[in-house]
Amino acid sequence: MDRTLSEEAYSKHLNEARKLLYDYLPLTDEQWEVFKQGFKIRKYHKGDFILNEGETERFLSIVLAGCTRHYVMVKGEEKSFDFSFQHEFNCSYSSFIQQEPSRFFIQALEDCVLASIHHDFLQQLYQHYPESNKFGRTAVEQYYIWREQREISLMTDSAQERYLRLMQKYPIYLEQVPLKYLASYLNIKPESLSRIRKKLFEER
Amino acid sequence: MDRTLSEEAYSKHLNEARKLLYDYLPLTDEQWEVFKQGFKIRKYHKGDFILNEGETERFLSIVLAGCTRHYVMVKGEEKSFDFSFQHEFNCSYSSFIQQEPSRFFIQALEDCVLASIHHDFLQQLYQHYPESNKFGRTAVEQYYIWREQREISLMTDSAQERYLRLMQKYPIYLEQVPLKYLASYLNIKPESLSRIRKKLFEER
DNA sequence: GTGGGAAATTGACCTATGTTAAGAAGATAA
DNA sequence: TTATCTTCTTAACATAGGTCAATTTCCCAC
Repeated sequence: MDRTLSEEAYSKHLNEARKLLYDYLPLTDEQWEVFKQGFKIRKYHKGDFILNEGETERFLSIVLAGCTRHYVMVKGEEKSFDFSFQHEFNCSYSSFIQQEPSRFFIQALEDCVLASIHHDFLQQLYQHYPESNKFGRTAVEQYYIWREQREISLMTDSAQERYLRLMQKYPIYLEQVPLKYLASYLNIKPESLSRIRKKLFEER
Repeated sequence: MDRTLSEEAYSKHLNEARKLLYDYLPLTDEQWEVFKQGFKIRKYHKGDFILNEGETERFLSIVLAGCTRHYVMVKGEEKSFDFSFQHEFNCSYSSFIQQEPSRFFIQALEDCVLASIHHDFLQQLYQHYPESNKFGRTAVEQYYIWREQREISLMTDSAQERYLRLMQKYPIYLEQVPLKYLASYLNIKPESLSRIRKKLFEER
């Protein structure tokens, strides 16, 4: 992790984070002065592990630059569970919520800059400023909806449908995620994804 | 819906709800007097629809008695997504959170008694008593964790493993849920569940 | 209790995706 | 630039689970 940021760069990152948070948590300048104490800017290189399985997630982060991959290791195989792209949250939520060891690895798919709030800071915030619970509530709510949609898709769509739907609604996945991870995210093998892509290509 | 409850029975139900909520929201007697205004006791018969697809979920409920099934209708087929058993929450969460039409049907698997808080009441509560956001936050957090586990299971376990794990951890499913719904919940056809059960039976 | 309809089981066959293995295409480092 | 390693593709074959159809078993209403 590179902490050799100039004061100026650091402050710029923080302001960006504030803007991105605004929907969840519109803070006055005064409130922000408190809030920003809890933030930490963290930088990672492509391939770095932001969180390892078994570690407890201490941070709820916003991706200021780059993107990350979340995966579980099951029976010797990596299963991609989620990605966080620029301006999205990045967190091993279950671990963060329960402050228990994470089942997930989180890895930088590209060089990354994260603005991260520490769990304990957030808890203090919840206590001292009860209205900040709204922030935590809304963040989980949004993430919950995302997961529900994905679960329905896993249950009801064929692999090809999942692929098409993802490409159509979120082309960023195809742009930023290597196919082998994408296959895993779609819950199929790379060979199957290749077959699907070939078929779709030939059909048009 | 049967609203012909005696004052006494009604009040008994409400107290039960208060007890069940305690983990999420320990209220003083005084606070409870406010809170309980927002509750409604609702009764359903087996087979009744508690929520229809396309309706907006107005209630976050606690199941005081009975159990419910949540399902989506996709390509003419019912896909069981979740069940709520006694003392658990029952809600079409995404719909409730967003106050948009639900993709889910919720149906009473048995005769049911629900203690339900109205969405608008909860919102007022959030506003007037910011600390009550914690209640909403914790409830979604718990449900989030549940969904995450299930998603991982759908991605990584074979149908047989899903069946075994569910039976072992939550035998209540086998006790209270007809096999055709259970199959759907495990994301397989009833015929496949039969085969799995037969195989397991023969192996022992 | 009994008769009809729904739920569960069984078997034969089918299909989407997994598996294995090989080669082609891309990336990365020296 | 070349050499090497990883990712992606293709093909042949294997398998878990789906489909269809025929019983059997279980409910529940009468």
